[in-house]
Amino acid sequence: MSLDHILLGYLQTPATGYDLGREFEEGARHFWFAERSQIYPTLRRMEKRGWLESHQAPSERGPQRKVYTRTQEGLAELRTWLTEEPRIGHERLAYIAQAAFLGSVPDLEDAIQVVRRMRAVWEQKLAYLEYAESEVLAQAGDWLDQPREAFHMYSALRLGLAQYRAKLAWCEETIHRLERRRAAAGNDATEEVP
Amino acid sequence: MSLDHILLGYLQTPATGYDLGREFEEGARHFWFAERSQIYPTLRRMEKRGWLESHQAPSERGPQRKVYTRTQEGLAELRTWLTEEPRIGHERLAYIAQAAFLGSVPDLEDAIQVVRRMRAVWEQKLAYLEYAESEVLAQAGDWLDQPREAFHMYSALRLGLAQYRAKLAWCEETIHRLERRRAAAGNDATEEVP
DNA sequence: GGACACATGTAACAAGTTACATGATTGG
DNA sequence: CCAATCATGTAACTTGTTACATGTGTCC
Repeated sequence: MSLDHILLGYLQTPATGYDLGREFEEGARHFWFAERSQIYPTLRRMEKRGWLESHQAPSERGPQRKVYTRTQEGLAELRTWLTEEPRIGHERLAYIAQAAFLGSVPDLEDAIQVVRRMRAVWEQKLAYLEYAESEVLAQAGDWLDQPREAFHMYSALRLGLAQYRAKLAWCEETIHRLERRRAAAGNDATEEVP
Repeated sequence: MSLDHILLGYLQTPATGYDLGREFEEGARHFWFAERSQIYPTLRRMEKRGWLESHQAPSERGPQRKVYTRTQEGLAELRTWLTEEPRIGHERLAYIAQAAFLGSVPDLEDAIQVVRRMRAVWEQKLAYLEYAESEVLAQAGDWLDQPREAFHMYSALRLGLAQYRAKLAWCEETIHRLERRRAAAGNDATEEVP
């Protein structure tokens, strides 16, 4: 039940389901995503469990907002989740499967194209995080002095950056090796050597 | 529907649900996981769609095996899935959320301990992949000459290695910075500076 | 005889996705 | 008036998890 705990994390300051949905559309989408149609019932369930409380509040523009506040039980639950164990489980990285089975694509050029398109996607995502980092660094001079909350948020951002950079380095290496393979195959005049 | 396509990828050679389950317990668990209770009905569904065919075969040791074979339609479906688009979507990386919200853990030492435990888990996973790599390299001298299938499998393995190494580098950096923070806080005699 | 690996499944439940319904307010 | 943004939700469906049921053959 990670979504519950991610919502608890963001509810350090009170927010509505709509606000939380925006987090997943922006920064949070780099590690998690949830539709609002999942967020709204989840918040209700969490309130029933006593992790949250809610009250109505007027909106600047639009209908009434249902603002959720984290309770002491909610904070305790979050702390348990955070410290109990590393939340490393069964990740679902379909792109690794795609890379692994690219041998089933007969034309080598098509396979290279797949990796090039992966690179394009990750370059965009990296650019987003790099922009986010530049904003953080502009606001906070020496981030070692920042409050704990900001420190760990930035730390997580750096984890994201490191991972996208590792992916991009792999893309460059892989495209290069595939192109060398293509050149070798081209010299033989045949597409594949059995 | 990634599970379907991962199964199609592994069914380059015929296999049973039990065999495929073992893949997820071993190498495949680094990018995907599925229980056999999910695999068996999925294979049935895929057979109904015409992506697979099955036949009974005796087991060396145990009851009859239901061996699935990939059809031409199955292979075509896999090729479409592989080349259509990069399978980069909404990854669910709960450990990044954990890193991001560590500011909600009041004792800095507990937060450091979380990162140390992440490091321990990823070190184990990296060791597994490094062993797998050593086996691959022992069998195949220059892997550039390997058949396409083996080439891409090894390439995916390198992607996994690169990512665990990036995670571990982040752990080292983060633990180091948190320890410096702790030292600074210790000099003040107070736990947290507001 | 008992533990273990092999082998296939079902049922109930939880989590996540897709499509849709409803309605307020603002800006062009 | 229309489109966009704000705002909350429901229903049907797919995907994934947990717990259990059943039975074979091998090794100690």
